Amino acid sequence: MPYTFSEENYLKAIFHLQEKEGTVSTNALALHLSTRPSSITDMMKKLSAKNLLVYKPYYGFSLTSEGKKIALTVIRRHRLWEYFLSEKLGFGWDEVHQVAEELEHISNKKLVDKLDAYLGFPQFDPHGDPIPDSRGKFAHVEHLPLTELAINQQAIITSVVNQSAELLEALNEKKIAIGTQVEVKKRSGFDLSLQARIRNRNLTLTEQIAKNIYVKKI
Amino acid sequence: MPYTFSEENYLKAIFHLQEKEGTVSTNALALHLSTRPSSITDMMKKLSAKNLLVYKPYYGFSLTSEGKKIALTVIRRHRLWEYFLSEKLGFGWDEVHQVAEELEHISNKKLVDKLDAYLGFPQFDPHGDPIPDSRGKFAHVEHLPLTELAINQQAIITSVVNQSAELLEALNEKKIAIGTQVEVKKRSGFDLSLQARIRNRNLTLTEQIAKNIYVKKI
DNA sequence: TTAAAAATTTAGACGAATCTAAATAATTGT
DNA sequence: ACAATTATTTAGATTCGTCTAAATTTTTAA
Repeated sequence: MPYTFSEENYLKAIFHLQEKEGTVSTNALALHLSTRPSSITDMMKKLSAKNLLVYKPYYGFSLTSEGKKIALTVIRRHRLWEYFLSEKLGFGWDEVHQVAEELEHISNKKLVDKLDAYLGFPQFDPHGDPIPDSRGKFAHVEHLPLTELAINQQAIITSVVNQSAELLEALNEKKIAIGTQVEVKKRSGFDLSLQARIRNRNLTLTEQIAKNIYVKKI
Repeated sequence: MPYTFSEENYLKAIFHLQEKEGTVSTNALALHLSTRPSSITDMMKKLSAKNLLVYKPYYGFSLTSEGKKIALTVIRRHRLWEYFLSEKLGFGWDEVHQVAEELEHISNKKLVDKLDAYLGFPQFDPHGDPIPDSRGKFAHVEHLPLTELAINQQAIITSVVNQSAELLEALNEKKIAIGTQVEVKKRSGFDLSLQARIRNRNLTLTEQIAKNIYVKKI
């Protein structure tokens, strides 16, 4: 019942990749975790022996429901701490991810649930990602990448799906945050960059930036 | 510059034993840390190689100023988190120690300093122990064990120097807390237990309990 | 359809932190 | 002062998580 930091990190990473890419390969996971593929194989054996994932050599792996459950509790802790850091301690949204990477491994359930209550049971972390509740359930917001928003359609930014400090700083500079209203005025056929109207000003957003921004039509 | 959880735990334990007993032996440290003496020897070699303590085989060891500095930052983190858990999350004082044992190893300095500011730079943790500031300095309260308080001398409880949940629960039952006013009415010559007047009621305190309670005369 | 490339796994090693059992040093009591 | 006891250290092993290099399997492309 107690899992190591490493095990938790692997489970969390697999969960995220499974969500985003649908499938999880040894190489992709190694890249994501900055380890070597052979380390992945080693850990897959360990986790499958513990029935946290199903692993067939050369054929990939996928979390069992127990594995998913653990991944979700780690993600819950991570996002609750991010919210705490941002809301209570005044950290910037570009800083919280890094610190939460450490805090997320403190597994005391009472701590996490009391923190949740103290924060007022927040539903979303500072990047707009949903925070699972103590049963692992979380709010689902239908949202689409800014790259797919129709021209002249009003929308608000619901989340940014990339925790890199570089991206978040770039967005800070442009005064783009969760909840900011946005409208796409034009999309370039050449480089896929787009002209957006934000806070009554016209901005150019490169495709690389836009595809990390998710919005909800209003 | 980054120390492992283990290294931090050893340094902290040595610091505490050095304070309390003056001297630190391999066996005492092993007992304190619930490890085997041979593990202590191993770690002493490692820490002295890093210049965190001076170690001479068979002659004991003592922290260098760098070792003390690190121990104090760990203690600072521990007590700040204890204060947070008690003050903000509503944990009982008999529960905070355990949880803080995990939180204390998160070493991000900005986190700790922001937490400190958020809490209003508290000077004492829930057990009355002083919290070192970011430079390692802490308030010093002259206090004495309740076992040495003069008869009929009014005093207030300043700290409890034993984090065991059992002791703290016993004190909870008797409604004894930091800040509680106390007066010793009688001391038994037979078992060293004492009759104390607390909150206008007479209580019997065993020597085992009394020696863990520190007070300040008023 | 098969040879080259890419992905994955295996084999063997290493550092960290611990342990047990044996050896050695220090202390104590007579 | 020295034998017995106690404290400490050494030797050697184990588990965890990682690595490199080599082997193997799968995929791809000519």
